[in-house]
Amino acid sequence: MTTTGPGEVPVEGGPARERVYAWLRDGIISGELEGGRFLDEQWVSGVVGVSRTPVREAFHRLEAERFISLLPRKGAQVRTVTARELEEVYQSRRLIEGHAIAEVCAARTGAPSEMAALIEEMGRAGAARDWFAVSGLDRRFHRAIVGAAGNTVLTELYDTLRSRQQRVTVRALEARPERLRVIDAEHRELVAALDAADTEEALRILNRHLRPVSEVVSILDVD
Amino acid sequence: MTTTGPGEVPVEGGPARERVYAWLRDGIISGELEGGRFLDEQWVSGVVGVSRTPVREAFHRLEAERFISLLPRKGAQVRTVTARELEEVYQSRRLIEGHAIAEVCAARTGAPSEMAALIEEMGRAGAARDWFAVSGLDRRFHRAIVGAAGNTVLTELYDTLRSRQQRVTVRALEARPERLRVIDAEHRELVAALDAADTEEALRILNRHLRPVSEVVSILDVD
DNA sequence: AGTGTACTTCGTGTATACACGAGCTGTTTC
DNA sequence: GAAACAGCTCGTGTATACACGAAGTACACT
Repeated sequence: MTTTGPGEVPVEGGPARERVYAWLRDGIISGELEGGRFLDEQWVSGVVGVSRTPVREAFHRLEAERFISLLPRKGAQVRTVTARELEEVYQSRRLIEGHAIAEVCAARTGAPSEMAALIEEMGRAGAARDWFAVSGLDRRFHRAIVGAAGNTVLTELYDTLRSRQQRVTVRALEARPERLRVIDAEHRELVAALDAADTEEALRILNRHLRPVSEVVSILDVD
Repeated sequence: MTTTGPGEVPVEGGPARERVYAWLRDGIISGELEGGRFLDEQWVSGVVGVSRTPVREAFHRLEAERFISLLPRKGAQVRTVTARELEEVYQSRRLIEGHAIAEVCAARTGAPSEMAALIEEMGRAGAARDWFAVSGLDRRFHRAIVGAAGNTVLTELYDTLRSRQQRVTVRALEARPERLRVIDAEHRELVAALDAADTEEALRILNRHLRPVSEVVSILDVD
């Protein structure tokens, strides 16, 4: 093997393009495929054990989800998340999640039961220092809020937003694992405020929760 | 030819997959490829004059943009826009465009100059009864507002939203061409309010402008 | 006549082969 | 010695060939 890539190849059956897609996506999120790196179709097809065709399909899907850039006649490059892009993602999250919170509180349905379970699971994953799992659960937690608003189009939109951010979350947790305690506490506060249908309080908590962008940027010095 | 598809094949040079993508996308937006219809890889490759490979790539891109559904081992089907989805798209638009308007008014930069030009161009396209062009220009007009807020991530998100809606716009214009006068007037009012940095007024106009969802639904009886 | 089964057909899913262009390297020339 | 050009190499872009599975159909059996 010339270069080192993501760990063991998950042989999990299923369509070849799914295997390639999942392998590349997880590799990028976990950081094993670092930003700026060029991905070679032949190399990927050789490592995963499929032909170039499903690799190309995975590339296009990853490009649509902004994980990589496809340069014509040049190849695929893992995108780097810039500080500016991160700031914009957080701003967009505040807009969409804030809207969802207002909707949920207005409907007085309380926080979806799923959220409490996700908090517990996140605690366990955090204890195991499995930051990849933690970031995935955090993503599901926030998606649950947006999903509770009942607008599936907006939920899908929100989801594409998060896939851009997840790898940053993993890095931030690796660098500052102690922040997980704060995140956990804020998640619980948020559920309580949603159950109480207290819009103002829930929005306050959200903005506090999504505030530490500049901190994240300084930790990781992305761009 | 067994079945009828979009009009003449634009031979415009460039990558084969781009040709296929543009041909299919325009066919769907303009309505020549109606919702629910199954698309056959071989048929498309035969009509456009390329092999199946670029057709498959175009299919995947169109699926990511929600123009078609890719059913495993079944093929590609042109998505139908349901009334519920349309309602959700409009709600999402109100959220994002409303945010952008607030930002633009707060920055007091006035409406981007591009918008006035687009209004004029739209008038000309409307006089020519070119509804496809009108819908594209309307899309650019609204994107200009979102773009003026300066959040490129949010702008991209908004754009994927509009591609879902554009074909509905074309149908609505075909059914009620006289509404173009109202749309034109509201666009001018919106620009004026943005130039005056009058947030409240601009939001009022926006909500009026994006209100007639139920009307659109009843005209087209989508689902 | 109705139902079950096997065959055939068709289309996607994957692999492989070919074409083309960009970039690099070695040589040649000023 | 430096720059320009030619040839080569490598990787993407596209085409084609093969594999597999699902659905429809026809025939046989009950």
